[in-house]
Amino acid sequence: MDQVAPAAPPEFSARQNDVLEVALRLLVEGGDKALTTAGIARAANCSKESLYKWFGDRDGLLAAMITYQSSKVRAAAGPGARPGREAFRGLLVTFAEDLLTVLSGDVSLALNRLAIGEAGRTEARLGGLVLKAGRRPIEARARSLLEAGRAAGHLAFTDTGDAYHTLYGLIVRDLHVRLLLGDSPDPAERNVPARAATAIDQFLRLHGADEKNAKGPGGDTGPA
Amino acid sequence: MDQVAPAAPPEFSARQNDVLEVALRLLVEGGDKALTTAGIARAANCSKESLYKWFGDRDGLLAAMITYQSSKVRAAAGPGARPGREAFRGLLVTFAEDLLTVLSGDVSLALNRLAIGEAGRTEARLGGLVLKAGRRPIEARARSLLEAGRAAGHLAFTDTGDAYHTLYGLIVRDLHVRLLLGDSPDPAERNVPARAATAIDQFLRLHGADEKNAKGPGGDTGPA
DNA sequence: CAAGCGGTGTACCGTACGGTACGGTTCCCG
DNA sequence: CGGGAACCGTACCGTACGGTACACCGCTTG
Repeated sequence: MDQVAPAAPPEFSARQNDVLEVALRLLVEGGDKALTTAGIARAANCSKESLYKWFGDRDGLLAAMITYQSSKVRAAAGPGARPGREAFRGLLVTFAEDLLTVLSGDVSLALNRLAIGEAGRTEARLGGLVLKAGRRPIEARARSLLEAGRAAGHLAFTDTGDAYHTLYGLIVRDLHVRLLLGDSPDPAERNVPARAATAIDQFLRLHGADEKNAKGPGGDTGPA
Repeated sequence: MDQVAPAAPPEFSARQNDVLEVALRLLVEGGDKALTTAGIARAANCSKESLYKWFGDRDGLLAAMITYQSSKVRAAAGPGARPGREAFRGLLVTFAEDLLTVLSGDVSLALNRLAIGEAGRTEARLGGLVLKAGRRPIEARARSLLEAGRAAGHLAFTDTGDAYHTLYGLIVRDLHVRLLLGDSPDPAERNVPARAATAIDQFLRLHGADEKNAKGPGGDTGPA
């Protein structure tokens, strides 16, 4: 199923990167309706023929935009050594801040809107691409962070994926969907550091292993 | 007739409801690309002229679909009297199950995809309509539920909206966005009752007022 | 210098959609 | 019974988009 591009490195030339940048700008400014091949060619001073030569078709161009953007937002690496408790909490807060910042970004929102709008139709691969190129790296970073925290004795959980989803929910809540729908959240919700700190506090109250929580997190119901 | 809409009563005739039903089916089956006026007219055995007479233009039709669908999913009313602790927990679990069920529904996903895809363009009102007609009633139900729980001494929180957002995040996590992107969650995440129960357990560990949590929830950082 | 390659700009084609107009039919109401 | 309103089915129009073809240009390279 994923034999589409098994070993094709999605590396683009500088010229193509420029074109992708222009396309992203157009998408952010005008939505998917403004993202026409003619419009991109005009704004990027290139020919439509070059667009099709480079990216195949419109969907290939869209996919290239996603991979290009996600390559720019490569998540920072995980922790090297075993951090202390406060340092580990700081790592979690940093992750939360990064997550909120990325998800609130104009380009991220525009690309997610594009992929979501395209999903639901038969054979829409943009959604899967966003999932794979955009979200999986973030999840991988969080998972390694969580497991490092558990190994260092700061966290208690059984299923890493479950803990990650809980962390994600506490950080993001319904903010992402509301932003995708065009809502303008109140200023308190825009305060990324405060929101991140609160979310991590809550997460540590659920899965922290330091204080009295050591008895058992109780966060898992094993339905199988 | 049972609920008096503030400004414009979005009441449609039975025939128009049938048309909206067909349109929703087309949208669910084929995505927004399959939702053409000609297609709706053909599938609903009506004329395009009637569509425009009834709904104005395509956007009016889309808006009618949203209000029609949300009117069908009117959230159940809140609790009447002061429930006991276990009964209140049951109310929370029921709310969580309803929320997960609604958000995972085909029609809800399709309409959210439509509105999200349309958002980002200048003057896109569908997103705001989904927010208003679809999410606000759910939030209102949750808020009244939360405040009833606090009044009954089962919950401790200062800001209702904040508590609601935490509850929402614990219940929904990133499931909604993943579904919107076309992801197929693993079967464990499809187990609505188990997920709801876990989420409510976690929420009560953060905001429950019964046991040792009575000392202080600590869930609020007041930045201002 | 000449050949060739990659790229630009533009013109072009087919298609598909939103929206409108029109003839024919049904059904209600006076 | 007759008039008219609502509506269906379809044909039609303008537009705009994806995708292709082509002529021209500049730069590299032998």
